[in-house]
Amino acid sequence: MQSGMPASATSSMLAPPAAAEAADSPAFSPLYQQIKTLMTRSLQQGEWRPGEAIPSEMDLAVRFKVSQGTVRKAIDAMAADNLLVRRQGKGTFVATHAEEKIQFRFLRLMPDAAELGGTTRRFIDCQRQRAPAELARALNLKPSDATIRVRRLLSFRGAPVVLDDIWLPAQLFKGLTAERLSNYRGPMYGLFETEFGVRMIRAEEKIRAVAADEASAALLGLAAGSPLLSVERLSMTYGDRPVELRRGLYSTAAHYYRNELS
Amino acid sequence: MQSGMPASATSSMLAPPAAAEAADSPAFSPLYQQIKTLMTRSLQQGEWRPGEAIPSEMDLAVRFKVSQGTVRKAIDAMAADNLLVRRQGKGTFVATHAEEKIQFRFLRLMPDAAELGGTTRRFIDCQRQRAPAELARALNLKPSDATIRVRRLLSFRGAPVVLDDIWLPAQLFKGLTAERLSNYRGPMYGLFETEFGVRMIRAEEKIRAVAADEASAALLGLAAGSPLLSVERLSMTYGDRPVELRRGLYSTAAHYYRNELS
DNA sequence: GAGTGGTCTAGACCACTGA
DNA sequence: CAGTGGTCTAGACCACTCG
Repeated sequence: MQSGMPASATSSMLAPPAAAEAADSPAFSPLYQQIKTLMTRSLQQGEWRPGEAIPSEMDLAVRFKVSQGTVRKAIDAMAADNLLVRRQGKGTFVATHAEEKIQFRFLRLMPDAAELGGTTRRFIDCQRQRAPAELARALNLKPSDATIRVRRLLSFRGAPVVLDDIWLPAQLFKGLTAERLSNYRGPMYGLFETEFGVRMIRAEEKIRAVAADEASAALLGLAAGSPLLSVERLSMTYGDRPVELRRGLYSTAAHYYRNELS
Repeated sequence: MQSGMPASATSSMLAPPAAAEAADSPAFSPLYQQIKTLMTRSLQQGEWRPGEAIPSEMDLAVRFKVSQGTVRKAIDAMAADNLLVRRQGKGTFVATHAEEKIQFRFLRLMPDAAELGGTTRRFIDCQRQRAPAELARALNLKPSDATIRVRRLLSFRGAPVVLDDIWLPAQLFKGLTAERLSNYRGPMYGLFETEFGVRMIRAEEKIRAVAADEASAALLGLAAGSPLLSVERLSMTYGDRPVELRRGLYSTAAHYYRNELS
């Protein structure tokens, strides 16, 4: 990270940015990109913990031996990825799910009318089980690996709206029980972060319309066969490593899934 | 936009950035933000047209009497908004729907398996009608204003998958007919752009699960009552002005709506 | 080789926060 | 007030595209 030869520091300290490139590709990586990689590693290794402030731009510039502007560009990129949060006059902080005002960063369901009551969660089930083949593939597990399956019901204003089935690698979530889930105040991903050190960065959802089966309909207080939104979510932690598969059934009688296109 | 007093150019040439602020708010707006507003106006007024290159950063810096870095920051922001597209070594271009390789910028439906055949469109209907109250509200029209209603069916590999109902303000789309829609090659928003000068910038979607009614089911080749994705889209042009309301019914038997969370 | 966007630096000053 | 992030400048050099 020596200055003086600014843009020519080509992958000296850095693995090629993404998928292995063709052999003839120079794989040029700008300095700020390398800084970003190093800083992401600091996040991943817990040097800076969720909610805490990271060192100031000046300090980081000294540490990495680059100009403040270059650090700034790295931080900008990480803030755009929702890894960091900048607050003018205060500092730059590690993003966290634990203190999010809006628990709706990942749950995109909105009420048709203004909501009055609050959210209640009921954990129906929390079991260990071997990973079925399809699940093992999605989470990059061996078929012999154990998983934890959580089933829960979310209600708004007392009315059940979301039925979630959640699968987690048991190895990462040792000791997760329905009781711990119930006792925790705040979003589930906040618990994952503080108790298990697993931070969700990004997720992909596949959305379909399905007919409610008997059991799901009963839990959601609907007639069997009612149309439901099926939301299959694969959540990734650092390095795009998948660590959660979730299948939600959303009742969209009084709510809708909100999405923004641009 | 005088240099020498860089960050103190407080709303001298610029209306307050968003909703009118409380009277005591200074409404400070940085230079690059003002440049962005001016450049957006140039886009809106057609000085730079979709697909064309805009002037180089240096030229713009001279024109606006700021440094290249400030212009760069304005362009960066506009590229993040998908208004412009940067191409290293070539220039910066006005984004366009007309030449998009991926027609799937706004249609987020993906096939479960690799798709073999192509997309076919069938325009079922294209009629003028008065705006119903709810529609008038959504599109900011007077109840007496005329609208055009287009109904079309999208098929992949010959199988019908998407049934769209599209409402447009007649005033903006004078002379739009089913025939013109049918004859146009490429995405619908490309036609809107080249033929009517209406560019879609952004959209909001509300997604629900519904049961297919008789008519929709017949068109989609499904049994009445089959679960369908209902996707209600409000599309905005420059200045966040709503100019299209669309309601799509998606058959999700062999496709899913893809979304990315971060 | 000329022209474009992309990166990096160094230094100045501004806006915001909190002690 | 000191310390933080935010803006702006000026200048250098690099990577890419195309004639």
